[in-house]
Amino acid sequence: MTIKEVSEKFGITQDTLRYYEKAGIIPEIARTSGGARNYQSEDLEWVEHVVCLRQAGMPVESLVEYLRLSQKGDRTFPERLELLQEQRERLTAQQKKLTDAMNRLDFKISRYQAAVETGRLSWEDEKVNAKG
Amino acid sequence: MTIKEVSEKFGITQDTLRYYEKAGIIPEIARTSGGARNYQSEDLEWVEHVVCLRQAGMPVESLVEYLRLSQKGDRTFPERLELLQEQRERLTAQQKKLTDAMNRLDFKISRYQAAVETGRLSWEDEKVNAKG
DNA sequence: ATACTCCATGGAGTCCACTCCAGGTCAAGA
DNA sequence: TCTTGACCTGGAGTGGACTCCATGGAGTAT
Repeated sequence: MTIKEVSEKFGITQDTLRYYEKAGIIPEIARTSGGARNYQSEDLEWVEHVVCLRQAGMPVESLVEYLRLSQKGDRTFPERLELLQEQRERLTAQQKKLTDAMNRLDFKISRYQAAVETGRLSWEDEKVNAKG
Repeated sequence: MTIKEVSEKFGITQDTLRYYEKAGIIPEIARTSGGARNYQSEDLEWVEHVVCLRQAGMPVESLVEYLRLSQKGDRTFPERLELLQEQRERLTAQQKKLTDAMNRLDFKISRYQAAVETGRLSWEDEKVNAKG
């Protein structure tokens, strides 16, 4: 598969694909006789993985070690497992922040909805007067 | 409340607080006679809000308009409501990416756990051979 | 042979969100 | 009065993650 096809398949630019490779979060891609990258299905799995985790906000740096360990062979299973569990914890933490923020927005939204309907904000009578 | 106290209360630096003010996502803070910032409880509500949303990954730019509208008075309720709903949708989208990534990690983790226990990866026999 | 498109590389540039710094003011305490 | 510590400003610097660019090679169609 060409770099163009892969970039379209995953909705990222060719530059980003080359950057991921140089950064070491996807493997070095085999080349055609002419020197063009020729992605194998195994490579696509890696691309899918990093795109997925990057979109969730996982730092590039956190993904480097995983590729490195994977290429060091089977004896790195325990380390890889630990790494994945660490990454999962990061995401769990992020998820909490996300739901906190959503709860905050929901609360404000519900008040604004009432305000827009009744023409006045429900907390205008309150002592605490932090507008917004 | 001094900038130091506020920074400690919310776990962000004083520089960040000044930056947020200059960026226009918290209001301009009143000063003491000597020129030092003197945060009021209303300001603290704003700080709490932006810290919460920033931690969830909401871009600074997306927060600017909300303060601006809030300072333009009550007739901006509908616009503010719309803005909050937009922000909520952003977070919902981000939440999906997060759960996608977590599912992916969970799947890999469960396979690695089995692998570490049994000494071999469960997908070694499979045709698809994307290691990792 | 020429044109066209795709791809390669190294390196510079961009954007975001801080973060740091120099140089100065201000208030309180020894 | 002198020192100390917190605070101020404007502006430069940083780190992460791309993104863009100039230049040049390869493959295909006319």
